[in-house]
Amino acid sequence: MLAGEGPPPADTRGWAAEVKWDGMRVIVAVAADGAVRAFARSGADATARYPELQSLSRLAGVAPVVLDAEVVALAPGTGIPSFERLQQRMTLRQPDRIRAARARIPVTPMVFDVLRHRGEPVTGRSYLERRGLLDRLDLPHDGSVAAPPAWIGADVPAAVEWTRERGLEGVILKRLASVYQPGRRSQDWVKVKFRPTVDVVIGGWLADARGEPRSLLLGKPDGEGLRYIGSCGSGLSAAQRSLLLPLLREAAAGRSPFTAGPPLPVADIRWVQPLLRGEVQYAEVTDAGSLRQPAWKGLRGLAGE
DNA sequence: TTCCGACAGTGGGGTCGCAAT
DNA sequence: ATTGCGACCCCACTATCGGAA
Repeated sequence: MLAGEGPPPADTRGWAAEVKWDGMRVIVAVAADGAVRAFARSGADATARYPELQSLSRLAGVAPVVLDAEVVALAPGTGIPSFERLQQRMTLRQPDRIRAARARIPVTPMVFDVLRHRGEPVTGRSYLERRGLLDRLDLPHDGSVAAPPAWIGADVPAAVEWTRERGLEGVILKRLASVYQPGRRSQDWVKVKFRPTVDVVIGGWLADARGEPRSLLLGKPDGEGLRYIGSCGSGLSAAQRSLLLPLLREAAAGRSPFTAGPPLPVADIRWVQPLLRGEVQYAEVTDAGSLRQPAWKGLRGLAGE
């Protein structure tokens, strides 16, 4: 089940709030013999990637049991998930490397729903009932997994503030009376994200087959130079592309305006003078200094204005 | 008739593994 | 030994189409 997106409901009675964890979604199945298997959203078997999940074999007493969870890698000392750290764990398949990496980068499965319990599907039961089932599970207490709290009803607004202040990615609001709809995106779950925006300067662009901008190379003024902070193609509608094209052509330049930053794309870049300002929304800044999940929000004028 | 949900296709950062160099 | 590229991971967003309201 996936969440829809939108403003939080005005009246949060009848709703619950949970932290939106930035990680990898997994469905975990525990069999009666204690065997634990995990599956990614694509359906791919993710069991070998996360040995931490094996501690869930202690749920064999209520097996077959199926859980919904988000695997996260917490940045040390903060309690904030770091997607970059998680990526370093995702594709480590060899057993020896898993063991080595596990010591370096622990991950925590955040269990937030129960889909099957004692072999019986419980997706048709309400969120509140399933949450009760989850709270009564005999989860390990060694820190290998966690079932983060849910705020109910009147506590929802405070939960939103608490989550925002801590720098977490957002919250998921869930209708207390809703059932679990596997594979569906439903408005019974509403995702509220706290995404920052940044003012950027366009320093170049990549053309699509028709010669219109496919993506923009973005920079941020940095001392006396322009620091490259990544490319952005998401959010460029047909209207935005045709609006940008003449401006980009007019600002065409012979060489790169960028003076610092992570590596530029290798494909043929069309440079422009750093004149056009815009606004971009993003998830976070990577260690290399690039924007993750950048989305174009529109032109904001000319540089220097 | 209009609107919504599902789907496919575009774009991003990043990692890994493999083939070509 | 180094590179380039595709396959995976996460995802945002646009455009399209068919069916429900």
